[in-house]
Amino acid sequence: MEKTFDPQSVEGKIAARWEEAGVFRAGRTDRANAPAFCIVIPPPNVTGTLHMGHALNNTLQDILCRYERLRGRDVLWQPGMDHAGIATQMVVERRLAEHKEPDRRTLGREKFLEKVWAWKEESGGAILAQLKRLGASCDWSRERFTMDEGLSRAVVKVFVQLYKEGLIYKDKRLVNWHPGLQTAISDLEVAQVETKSFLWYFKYPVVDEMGADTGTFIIVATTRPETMLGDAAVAVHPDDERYKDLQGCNVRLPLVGRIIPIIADAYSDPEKGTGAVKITPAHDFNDFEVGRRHNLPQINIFDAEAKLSLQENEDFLLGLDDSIEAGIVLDDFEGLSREEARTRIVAMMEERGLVEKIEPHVHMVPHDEKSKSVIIEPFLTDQWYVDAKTLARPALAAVRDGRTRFVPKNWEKTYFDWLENIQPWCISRQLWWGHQIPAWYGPDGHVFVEASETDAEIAALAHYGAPTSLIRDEDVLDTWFSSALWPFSTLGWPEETPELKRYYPTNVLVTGFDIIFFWVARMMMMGLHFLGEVPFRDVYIHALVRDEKGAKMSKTKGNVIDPLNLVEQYGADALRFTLASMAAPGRDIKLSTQRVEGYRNFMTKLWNAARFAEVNRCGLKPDFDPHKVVVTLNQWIVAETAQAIEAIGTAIEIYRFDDAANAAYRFVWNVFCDWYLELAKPLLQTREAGESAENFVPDAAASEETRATVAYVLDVIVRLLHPFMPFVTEELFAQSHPGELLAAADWPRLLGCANPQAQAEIGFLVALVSELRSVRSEMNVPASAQIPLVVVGASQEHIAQILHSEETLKRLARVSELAFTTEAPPQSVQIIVQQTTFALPLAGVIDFDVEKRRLAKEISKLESEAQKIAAKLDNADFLARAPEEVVEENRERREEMLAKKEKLEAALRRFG
RNA sequence: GGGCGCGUAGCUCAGCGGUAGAGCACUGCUUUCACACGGCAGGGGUCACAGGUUCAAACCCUGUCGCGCCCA
Repeated sequence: MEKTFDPQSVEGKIAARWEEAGVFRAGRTDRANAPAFCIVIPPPNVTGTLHMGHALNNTLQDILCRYERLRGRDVLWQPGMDHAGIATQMVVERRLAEHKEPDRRTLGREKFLEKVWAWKEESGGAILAQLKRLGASCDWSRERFTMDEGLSRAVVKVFVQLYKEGLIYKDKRLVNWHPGLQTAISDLEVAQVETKSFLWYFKYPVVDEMGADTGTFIIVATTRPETMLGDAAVAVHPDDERYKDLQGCNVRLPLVGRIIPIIADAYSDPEKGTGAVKITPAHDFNDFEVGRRHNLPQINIFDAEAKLSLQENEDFLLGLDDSIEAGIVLDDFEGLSREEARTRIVAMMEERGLVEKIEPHVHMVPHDEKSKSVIIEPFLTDQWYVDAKTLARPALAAVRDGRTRFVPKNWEKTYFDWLENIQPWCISRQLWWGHQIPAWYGPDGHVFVEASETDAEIAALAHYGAPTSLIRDEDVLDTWFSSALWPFSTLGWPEETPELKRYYPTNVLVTGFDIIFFWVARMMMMGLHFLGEVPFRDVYIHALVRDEKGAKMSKTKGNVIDPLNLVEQYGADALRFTLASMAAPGRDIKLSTQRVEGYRNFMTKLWNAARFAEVNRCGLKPDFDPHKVVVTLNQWIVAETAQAIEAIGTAIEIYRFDDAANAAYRFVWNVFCDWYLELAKPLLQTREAGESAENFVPDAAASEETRATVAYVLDVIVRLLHPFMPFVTEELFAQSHPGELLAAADWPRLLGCANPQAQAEIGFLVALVSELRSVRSEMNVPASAQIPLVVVGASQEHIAQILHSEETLKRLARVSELAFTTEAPPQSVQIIVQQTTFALPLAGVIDFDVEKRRLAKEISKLESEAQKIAAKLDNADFLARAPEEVVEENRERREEMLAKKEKLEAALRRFG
């Protein structure tokens, strides 16, 4: 074996072996009767590349899947991607521009979609290859894409059914409009960005019933002067005494000339601005509601690019007289951007003396979530909506009554809050890439929602009584509409497939909290509605991987660490282990490469333990029974191994990946390597030619058993670590099981191996060696010096144990010879281990003043500890109220400390 | 403004009623035949602060300060 494991050269080969053997395939015939375990991957974007969040997310899923596969379950980890409507369309449009090809509109819909598919085949889905490099054990043969035929069928069926159930409808409402892309976007794709701006105070002239100026003004404060062209009212709070008299009066909207009312509505906040606020129902979500309450007109002053559009704008022109001002506005403002319009309007208002004041003001402005550069415009359009409120009810109930469980539990609060306040879900997008809405319109605008054009024509025939030509709705559906079906559409729904039957509901969805709204809630709604059953039993919410300041990693911020760089540098196993060990619930991960390096070292440690086993010819024995080992050391490690198996398995099952990883780490390094292998060395050692046989060659049976035990425990370790470090463990497994694959092997089982006696004996030995090393170091005994050890007045048990491990003790503590007495030799350094005194006769070697100081320090430490305990034990309340075992424990500790202290004091006295 | 969470060793973080922990970094010793990506030993903490509950608080409660995230 090489001195270190080289991930670079091995990972690819191992991945290929997994792939060839098809070990990740669900539905293995030998597991037909095994319980199923299923996870659907949260589908990454087809445009996406692997970032740290994916690395964490998929590492955790892979740990679960590999663990359950080893445990014998029939595992389906369903991979795939979503089509990312907006992102993909943008990518392809950008590429067309870069290659100086005709743009989308010139190409036309059909040709453009061909380009998108071509792009998808060629460069889409890079992320899946990257997941494979991480070792993700998905069933790659079942890869799905939201635009696949089957999944598209599911989308159509869901749309049609929800429409017929009245849960999908068309409505004219305000949406978040992206003027650049000219499409509606979800409110989840809008980021409110704090922006420094101004509050403009405009004077609106109050008019009488005849429309003549009264000479008074009402002053409104606004953050968006340009929308005043679409004002439909001025609102004041009903209880606001300042404006009591003006309620019900009208004002003449400056520049436009429209007569609009002063209305009373509690939306107006008397504390803000002047307490009077202009109402623009077509360009503000709150104003929209106010407008509905007061039956105000909705005057949309922008076009799809958010440029002023007033000429031929019926809503705007309605009721306007031919005032000169309106004429200027109509002609000069046409086509102005929002920013230009703002400047012009403020200037015109100032010219007319209608600006009271302008104050600096910080407020939130809606931006597009991805680029954070485009300002989103609330825009009045016809769109398709899902009645999310109705679908949310069962989704809420399912979590409330525990059919689906959040881990950690507190995330359910986020889920509840969102679903309880859910708004109608706008699902139509003015894009071409996506599932085109299955709705057809007749000449009179009557809509037919059917699964196919033929069905729509049949419906039209019935409706009109004659064949009628129909036009299909051009819009496509929100990508999340299809992602919401993912847990069952990928399993073949709407067909009643065996997979659907076997794997739905899935066991767990693993995702980040930022996705609770996007996926979890919507998958819950759709799963419950269409299958009558939750899509997953557990929702494990993991941390976000952040940068060192705790900010989200993002491309625009440039603070991303590329996981693949780390994979190249340290290996996929090291990265995976790092992420797992840091996946503690409730805290975000701040990743440091040092940590990854540390786990790379761990991998090397494991590798070298295996190398040690190889050098010492520790081969697996087929008939080896860990329950039957007779050497104490072996009994001990078997007991420890059983504990480790238990601890790691349990931790994975309760999603404590950090505990599982850390338990494995400690067991391998601090138990197996640091102690077991070191203690086993004398037992493994064979006599070199010419070397004295005396005391040195262990008996052959013990040696044989130890070899077998080393091999056995190492084999267990490799299995235990496999979910975390699949590559290095697979490579090590290949050495002991040629031709087999660890990924398809079994999780270790080891029960009934507790051995208190062996654990006590090895515990004593470990404590003794540690103490001896410690005192040697403190006394500056040269590391290479072999010194005699005198055991003073030990119990029969301790004497037996010491003799039992004599060689080991000599080796690990560098002891030259052992002696047993009842009296400590003069001029010796003394330590107390489990009530037995050990003396190192070091006269002439060490400085006794140092020893005296050491003893004094130790004594005073014991004294203060003992005092603390004494204070407790002297407290009547403590004795009366603390549990008996706690009291007893403290008594014992005090006794031990006092006894030890006495012995040390005796040792100190001997130095005079 | 509402919600969630965090302040524990120089750094990154576990622990969440009963003897303060890990990894990394640091210091000393160590190239002894698995591993220097190693071994051995060691230093380092009024567990943010102030009250309270309790026989007992890093841990539970209240408040304060600081920090982060989500939603408005």
